[in-house]
Amino acid sequence: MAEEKGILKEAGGSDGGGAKEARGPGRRLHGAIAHKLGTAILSGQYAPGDVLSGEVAFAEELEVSRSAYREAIQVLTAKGLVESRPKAGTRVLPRNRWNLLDPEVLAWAFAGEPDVQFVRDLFELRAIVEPAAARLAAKRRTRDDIKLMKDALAAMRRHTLATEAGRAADRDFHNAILNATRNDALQTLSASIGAAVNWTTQFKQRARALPRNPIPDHARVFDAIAAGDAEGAAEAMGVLVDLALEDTASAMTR
Amino acid sequence: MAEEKGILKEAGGSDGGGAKEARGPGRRLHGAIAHKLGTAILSGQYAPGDVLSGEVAFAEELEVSRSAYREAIQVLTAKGLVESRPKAGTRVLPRNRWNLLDPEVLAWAFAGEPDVQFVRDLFELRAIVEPAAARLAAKRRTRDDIKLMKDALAAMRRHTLATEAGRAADRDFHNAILNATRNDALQTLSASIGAAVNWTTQFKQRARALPRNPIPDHARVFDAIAAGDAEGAAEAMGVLVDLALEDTASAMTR
DNA sequence: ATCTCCTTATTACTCCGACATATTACAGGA
DNA sequence: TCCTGTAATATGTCGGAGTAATAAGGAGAT
Repeated sequence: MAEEKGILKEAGGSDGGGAKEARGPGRRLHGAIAHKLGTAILSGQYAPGDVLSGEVAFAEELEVSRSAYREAIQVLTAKGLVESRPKAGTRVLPRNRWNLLDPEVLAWAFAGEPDVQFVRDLFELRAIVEPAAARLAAKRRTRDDIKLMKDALAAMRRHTLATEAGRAADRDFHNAILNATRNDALQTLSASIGAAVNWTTQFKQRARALPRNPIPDHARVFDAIAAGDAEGAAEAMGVLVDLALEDTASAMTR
Repeated sequence: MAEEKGILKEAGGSDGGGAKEARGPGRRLHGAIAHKLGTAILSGQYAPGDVLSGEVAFAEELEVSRSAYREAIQVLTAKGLVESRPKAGTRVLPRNRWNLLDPEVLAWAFAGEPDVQFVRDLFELRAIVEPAAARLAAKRRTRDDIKLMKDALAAMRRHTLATEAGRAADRDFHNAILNATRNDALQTLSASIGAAVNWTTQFKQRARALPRNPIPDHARVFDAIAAGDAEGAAEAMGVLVDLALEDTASAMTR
């Protein structure tokens, strides 16, 4: 308890260039606090119903000002993780109040060891949304959409999923499809699902070098969408998600 | 510009009990500011790329402290609506960065006259997610789930959708289905979709008294889920969403 | 004339200390 | 036992001061 301090700010102090804490440029202090608390909550370190220490006490423990701490709490509140009330304190909300599809919350969930069941839930959502999105994309895609998908696919071929560039291309591909639906709500999901795909892909790579060549699956989806074959696109995407789930599941249970 | 002030706090000042502003008990000041700015952004009053006035200026204009204003900005930042950087100021992000499925953002979107296209997008999402959810619910529902649905259905029969109690029962029914899927990601969508259903239902009621008796549709879905008929549940839910879209569309275009 | 590097001004960021407000918890009385 | 009023406490709000980061503009070199 008493030695939990100094995580956010310089711990040692005199080492010249080693500022490798959670605070880079572009990462504000309150963002770092929110990240710390967010991962702590998502990892189960604070359970729903738990009451956090008072503002003054907690801010002092973290060695930050009350303002910075409060702003971090506002972020968590905005994402449905906690709720603050005068006199009652700040308590962690039940899990069904959490905005699990918020990209940042998703990142926090995957910061530690991710819950297997939750990964399955995300794939179930992908299996529902992405085939339907592919169906719509096949109907509504423009020439520009097709070009974006083609470029992303080519980039996936060049790099592999083992590289960050390859994963970025993978995300671009899925994003291009969801954007082609011309549906803002689906595009919002795109960011969340894209993040999930990214994390799970990393896990796949962590386990074994290259579980399966993902290009053919993606190419089938692309061909169907480019051809305007709605049902074919939906089916191909369904296969793609199923295979991805299979690979990820085998990578996580070993 | 100069006369935009005094909206958040007491305007007159001497009226004894008339505090009917956007600040009830349980609604903090920074929440009210976030609401005000959020609705302004969602309604297009601030376009993506616009830069807000500086902290000091804007806080002064709103007649609130900088702390409260900053905490409100953190909320908007957490929902992807704005981004703040030193020297550059706080600017509204492009629409594809907005967390449109965040319940609060959704509420802001429906605070004014909602965009017709966006409502169509939401129904398209419902048409994708809810039938699939009904399919899963039919497979996984427990006796408790069935009881919750049955109770909600009964409540819908007693009250009508014209009453708040009736709409709450409608939400409970859909929530019960999504909870029965035992999928946390889908349950998170539940909150968003539930909110959307709520707002659109209000619009339906606004137009004509009772466009259609919704009970038979809901009852069909319930029967199929209770019987464990996955495909039947999916199909019945598809019909329900289609009819709801039809009613809402005709109510909005008149 | 174009580009690079550096200086500078502006803006958000962080901190501090004080007071106001809301809500829980407890004590007292019916 | 239940209700009512009171007091304690944690969050909420405020104002100001100082720091750090960054975009813009200017000096210098190519």
